[in-house]
Amino acid sequence: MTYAKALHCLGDPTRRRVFERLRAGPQSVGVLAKGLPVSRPAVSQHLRALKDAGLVGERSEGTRRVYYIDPDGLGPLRRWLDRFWDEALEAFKNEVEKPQDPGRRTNP
Amino acid sequence: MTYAKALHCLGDPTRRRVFERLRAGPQSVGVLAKGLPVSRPAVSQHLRALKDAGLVGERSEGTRRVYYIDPDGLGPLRRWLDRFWDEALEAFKNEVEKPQDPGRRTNP
DNA sequence: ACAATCGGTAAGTCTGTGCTTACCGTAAGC
DNA sequence: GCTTACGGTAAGCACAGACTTACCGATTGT
Repeated sequence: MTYAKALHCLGDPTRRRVFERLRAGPQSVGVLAKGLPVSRPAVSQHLRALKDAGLVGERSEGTRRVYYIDPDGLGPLRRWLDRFWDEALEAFKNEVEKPQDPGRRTNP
Repeated sequence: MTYAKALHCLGDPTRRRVFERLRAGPQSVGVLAKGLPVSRPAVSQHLRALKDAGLVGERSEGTRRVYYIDPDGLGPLRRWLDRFWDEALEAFKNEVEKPQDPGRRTNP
């Protein structure tokens, strides 16, 4: 069920930008916020959400906090997507392969 | 950029339930709504959003409209995720492989 | 033609939440 | 010990958007 949190998190544009920015490598909150059109507290709150979703990790370096992408964080979402993809394709294939179900009534 | 729409769409729990329900196969709006805790117009609106995001398709069967999962709809999201996954892993690896950058100053 | 079903749309409400300012704790440098 | 930088948290505001009811058009069957 943890993929739901990930989806909800990445659904927000700003939060997604924060996340994508971290792709370049670990960064502190201040640096992160300076490159975004929102205030530092906003970024801080987004980072908290991302952390709750397991998408990012955090470590202290002196007075600053460095956030980084958790390499396992996207795992659940990826697996969900893959399973969904497969099942949807199969359902789609089945749908095409039974063009005329004998018992079916379109317009009785 | 179309992955953004998909993420935003699937970020909403109800919309995700609608989408997941379609995984079983094409269904009409009424049937779809009967299995959910929200009204039919709500489902209709969610379906519209899903359609705008390219996640579902729609066809008319007499007076009812049957919605189905667009097998290509998740493509962009999947590709984005895969690329992201790879880049994040690489960045993570690079980070581990340079434990002591000579020019780096942690505490000057 | 009429009645009934299905479903999209409009209008309005209300909760969730993204953002800001202000404040405070903590760690580092003088 | 004092000052400064960094960043998390609280309180409050404002807007997006999820949901409902009411209405209407379209299609089907008698």
